[in-house]
Amino acid sequence: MTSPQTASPQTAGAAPRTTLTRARVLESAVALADRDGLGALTMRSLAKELGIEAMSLYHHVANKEDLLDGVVDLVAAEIQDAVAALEPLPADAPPSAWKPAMRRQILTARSVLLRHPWAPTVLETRKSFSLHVVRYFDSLLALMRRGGFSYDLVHHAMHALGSRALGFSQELFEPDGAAAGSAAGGLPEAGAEDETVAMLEQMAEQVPHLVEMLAEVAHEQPGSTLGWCDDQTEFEFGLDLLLDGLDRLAADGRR
Amino acid sequence: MTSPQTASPQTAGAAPRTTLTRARVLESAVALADRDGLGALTMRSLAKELGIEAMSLYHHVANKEDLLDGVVDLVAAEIQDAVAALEPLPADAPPSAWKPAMRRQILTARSVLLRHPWAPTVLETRKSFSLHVVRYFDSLLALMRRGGFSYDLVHHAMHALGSRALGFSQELFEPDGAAAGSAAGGLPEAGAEDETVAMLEQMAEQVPHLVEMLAEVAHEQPGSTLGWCDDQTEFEFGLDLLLDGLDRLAADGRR
DNA sequence: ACGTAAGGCTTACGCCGTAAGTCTCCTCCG
DNA sequence: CGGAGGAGACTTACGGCGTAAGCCTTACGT
Repeated sequence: MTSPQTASPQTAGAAPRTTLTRARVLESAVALADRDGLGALTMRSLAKELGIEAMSLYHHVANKEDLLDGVVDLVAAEIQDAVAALEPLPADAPPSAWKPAMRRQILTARSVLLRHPWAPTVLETRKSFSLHVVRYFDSLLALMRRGGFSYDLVHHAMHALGSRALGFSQELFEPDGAAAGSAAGGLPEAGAEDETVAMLEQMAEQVPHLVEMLAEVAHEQPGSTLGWCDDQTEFEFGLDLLLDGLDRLAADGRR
Repeated sequence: MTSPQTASPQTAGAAPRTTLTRARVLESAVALADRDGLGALTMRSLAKELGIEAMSLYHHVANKEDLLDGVVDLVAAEIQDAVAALEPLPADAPPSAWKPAMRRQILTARSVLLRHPWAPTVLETRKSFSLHVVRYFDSLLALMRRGGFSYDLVHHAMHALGSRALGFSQELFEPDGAAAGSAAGGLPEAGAEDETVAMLEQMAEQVPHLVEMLAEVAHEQPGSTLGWCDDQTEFEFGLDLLLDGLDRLAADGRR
């Protein structure tokens, strides 16, 4: 793997070291977190794991946030691989096939996350989604579209499922914080959100359904550019979905 | 509020300072987190807020974890107060009244949490629930029981609602981590879990439904003392509840 | 009146992330 | 083939964190 094979005996002539790449750093970080927990993942301990000094890591990651971004992306890629290995829906499947297919994808994602129990926590703290995560979401949207969902319903559905869609049960879309913070505003504000928009548009072909949904949902709500949805409405939608379902089960019991 | 009213002029004769109590420390911590965010809540900054030195805080809280425990408890108490202010269910309400009543409680809890956006994050990291949180849960259980739920269904329901029951959308019961860790075991193991059991039994009269539910659910699952439930089963239960509900909505659209 | 302990303060330690600077090769170009 | 340049390691150091350990004052109970 070294560029030429002159392994550079160095002073003492230790192993070639394979020169260390960002990929190797991220893989080590995942392994370390898997083994010793998220708390054990520090720049110093990761460096020790790799046999280098802490500061050397900064040649491959910008800072710790970037490291965590990369680590999440790696796990998301693992999920995507697992999902891609499933049999695809046959082209002539009926609309109702969306449900078992989606169930399978979500449980597959979950099986991967069970190997990285710390990942949800990290995922939650990211400011923007990794490409792999977004693509995975897009595949779920595609399934719902085939089930005959309007984009509006798809949108509510993603909120209701929340992070369950990724195989665990924490909320990905920020719980309340940021939305509450910018609730007063409403217009562009030219901040990091614009970058998000630009990024999304740029990967339009990679995540067609997502982009289309955003376009549709965005312009039917007057005040919101990407703020982006009414958290209260979404919360109540998901809540009612659950309460209604539970009530049905309870009513069966009462009968 | 000082024991006698001799306000102790001290050396320079500043304000009486009301002597500082655990309650005042916790209230300040909540205020600080509300104002500057969770990241700004450090022992040093909290001390500065109170006009004392960091180490002095340790006379009122055991350590930072204990501080956070207390802060969560304070927020939970605020939720309980808000819920208690709602009109109680009339004694002759029909079973079906559980649903709107529960909805109201949950949305009330949410309205409190919107004032403390950092609280869910902290709540999630607690090792055990505060008394106020547990009592709030018990009140939800009580409503479901009046709706004719079996304890088994109540149990599934709490998992499915997850932290939505507290007004936000993150999972309270640990996502996967601890359960996966002790999956191999199964029997008592005489660790912190025993303390939890003892504590729960001790407050049996404060949270009757919860205790009863635990008793019932526990002995019908062979391998688990308080490990405590099959996460996979609960995950699938909640997932199916949502998928079924969504499918119903989508089918309406298709029609 | 005095012992005592509650509740402040000071100092110091070992972690953390990371800014800044240095040294040592490898690679590429003339 | 020789020297420039840069990539990628290392060293040192800083400020912030939680908190262990110890000191000093003050107020209260006896």
